[in-house]
Parts: sequence; C-alpha cells; structure tokens
Amino acid sequence: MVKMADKKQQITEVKIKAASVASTKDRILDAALELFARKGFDAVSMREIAEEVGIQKSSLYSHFKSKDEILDGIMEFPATELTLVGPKEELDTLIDNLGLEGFMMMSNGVFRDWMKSQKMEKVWRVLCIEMYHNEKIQAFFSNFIDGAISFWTLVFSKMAAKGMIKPLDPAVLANEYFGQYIYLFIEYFLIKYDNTPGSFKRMAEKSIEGHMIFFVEALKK
Amino acid sequence: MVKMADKKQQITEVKIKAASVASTKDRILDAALELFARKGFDAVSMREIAEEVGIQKSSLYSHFKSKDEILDGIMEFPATELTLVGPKEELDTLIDNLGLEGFMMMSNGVFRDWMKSQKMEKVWRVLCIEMYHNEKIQAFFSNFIDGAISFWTLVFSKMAAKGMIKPLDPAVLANEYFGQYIYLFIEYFLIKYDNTPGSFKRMAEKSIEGHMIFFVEALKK
DNA sequence: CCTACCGATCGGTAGG
DNA sequence: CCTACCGATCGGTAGG
Repeated sequence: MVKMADKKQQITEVKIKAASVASTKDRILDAALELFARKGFDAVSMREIAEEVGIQKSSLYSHFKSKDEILDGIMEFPATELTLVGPKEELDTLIDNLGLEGFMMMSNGVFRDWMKSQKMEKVWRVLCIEMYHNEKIQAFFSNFIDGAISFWTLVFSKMAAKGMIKPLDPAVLANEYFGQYIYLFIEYFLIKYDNTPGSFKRMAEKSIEGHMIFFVEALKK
Repeated sequence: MVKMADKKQQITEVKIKAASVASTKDRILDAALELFARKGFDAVSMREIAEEVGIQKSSLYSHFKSKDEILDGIMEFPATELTLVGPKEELDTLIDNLGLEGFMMMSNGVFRDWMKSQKMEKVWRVLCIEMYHNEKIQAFFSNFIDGAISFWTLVFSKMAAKGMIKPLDPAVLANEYFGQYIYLFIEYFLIKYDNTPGSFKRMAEKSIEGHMIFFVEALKK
C-alpha cells in the first residue's frame, strides 16, 4: 500500500515538473549558453556552469560526458532550426511569382524570422566566437556558407536565364549578396556585441535595408 | 692581455649577431606569432614559446612582463604598417585624375601591397582569432572598420558630388564595398585558414576582382 | 545529486 | 639567461 502511494506521488511530481520546470539537462544548456555567449567557451569553467545551475560541478557529468558535449548540445539548436526555416515551395515557382524584388524581400523576411529569438542571438554569438578553434563549429560554418553561396548562385543563374536581371556572373552576385550578411554578423557578434534584447534586430534591419535597395537596383534591367 | 683578446672576440661576435641574427626579443615575437597563428592565444603556453625560441620559460620574462605583452608586441606590427601604406596625395586630386575605375584599382593595389608579406598574413590570422576576447584587438578592429567606412563614405560622397557616379547613398556604398573585404578575411582567416605561403593572395585576387567589376558597374552612370 | 579528491597545466616569481 | 619553485585553476573521476 505504501509503495503504491509512493509511486502515485512520483508520477504526479514528474508531470508537474515536465509542465512547469525545465529539466536539469536543459537548465545546464541554458546556463552554459548564457555564459559561453558572454565570455567564450574557454573562459567558462565547469564550476561556473554548475554554480549558475545551482548544483555541484560533478553532477554536470551525470548529464554530459564532457564540457565539449555541452557545446555539442548547444549547437544542435541552430542545426534543427535551419531545417524548419526556408521556403517550402518550388524555387522556380517562387522566382516567377515574386520577381526579383519580391524574392529578395521574402528572403529577408525568412532571415529575420530565423534570427528573431534571443536564444538564437546567443547561439550565434557562441558560434562566431568559437569558429576558429572548434572543429565542429568550423565545419558548421563552412557548410553554412557553402550552402548559402550555392543556393544564391542557383537563384541568380535562374533569374539570369529567365531574363529577369542583367547578365552578370551568378557566383559573383551570390558573394555580393551573401557577403553583407557575414559582414553584419561579424560586426555585431564579434566586434560590437552587446547583450541587450533585440539589439541585433535593430542593427540588422537598418543595415540590410540599404543593402537590399542597392543590390536590387544594381541587378535590375 | 687575455682580457683584451676576450673583449675583442666579444665585440666581433656582437657585430656578427646584430648583422645576421635577430635579437632574442624579435625571436620571441616571431615564435609567438607563428604559434598564436596556428593555435590561438589561449592554446599556446609560455613554455611552448620558450621551447620554440630555445630558452627557458622564465627567460621570456626578461623581455616581456607577461604573455599579454607579447601579444601587444605583435600588434604593433599592423599598426605601424597601416600608417606607411595608403595614398599620400590629396584625395580630390586622386579622384579627379584616376576616375572611378582607376581609383578603385589603385585602392586594390594598396590593399595587395599591404597584405603581401607572410608575416602580415599571420598577424591577421591572430587578429581575427582573438578579436572577440582581447580588448585591445577588439578596439583595433573597431577603429579599423570605422576608419575604413568613414574613408569610403567620404570618397563616394565626393564622387557623387562631382557627378562621377550614380546618386546613391555614400554610406551604403561604403558598406557594400568594404563589407566584401571583411567577408574575405573571415572566410580565409577563420574558416578556411591554411598555412601555406601565398594562399591568401591567391584566394583574395580571384574574389576581389569579381567584386570590383560588379561594384564599378553598379556605380557607373 | 553529493563530498572529496586527482594529476596536469597554467602564468608568473625568487634568486642567482 | 638559468634552476627551482609557487599558488591557482582546470576538467574529470571514485564512490556513495
């Protein structure tokens, strides 16, 4: 009888926990993300993360085998987000329906949606900070850039084939268009980083608007 | 007599040393630069630097008060180089004489001269790696970017006033032009860094050429 | 999830 | 420029 009561009690607790409080694993990830974004991976110790969570350092190892594994956990976030975002329709249909200006505006909207959460800002800060000395992050960036350049090269070659833009080298156009985003990321996340909510959004909107106007104007026939 | 002979011997040695071998201080700077460029500041220990130079770790402290001071020494290099480079003539005269295309080509030449030494490549690798967590480097970058953007904004507003280019926002043009250089630096020094001599030059020349052609074409009346 | 502990390594110093 | 040493801190583990 006592056993039964205990079990019921446990189940109720588990349910409440799941509904209202993050799991310890998630709390560790959140604390680590906050600290890594502020100080960088190397400058944050396992002791600091544990303190932020409110547990002992050794308890971290019940959830993650190593410090690197915590970083891996953080990196899963943008990877899964990346697949959710992005237009679902066929590319040719989109280009035909939206035209040059409409397509560029739509892409900018996708980018803004993708970056809008504060968590995403922090993840990008960590990615930018650590891109030089963590192999997985370096690979992530390399794929990210290569993928984006391929995508935009394809878009501009389609547009050129359809006679929608001036007959310019699609690969050069991809670099011109996408490079400004990298420039924006570096300036914000590495040089003028400031932890206040929404500050990336504000800076990005001003900067990207001018870029889009110039770029569309340069491609128009 | 023996003393005199010894002294002569010493003097000769010193002269030969000064003429053919770098000072210990310079050898420390060179070794540190090489190691920092390869592994990053934090990942290199004072022991490693000493080993590379061929002296004991404690001897480093006869030349530099701390590890940070070695980094400061390395950073003096681009700072002094920056002042040597750059056109000396009056800006208006240059713009009038060279025209849009000529001015852009001259600037690209200045950039290539500036980056051509292998030492400079290594310095930039260190600067890019450490820009997030060393205050001095962050300030250097911030000034570097702000200075470049101001310069190019001035150039394009002069060109617009002279009727040499389309009447576009000079600040936007400065971002468009200069942003590609930052993109190039990030892609090379942070993501696809490869220590082989001259590899930056090769990559940069291909990438910058396309950029210049597109940019000039977009501004031409 | 805790207490208690580990070896390794760090930047830097004393004193010659 | 050297030998010898320092306290501090690190990531990680044993064992409960």
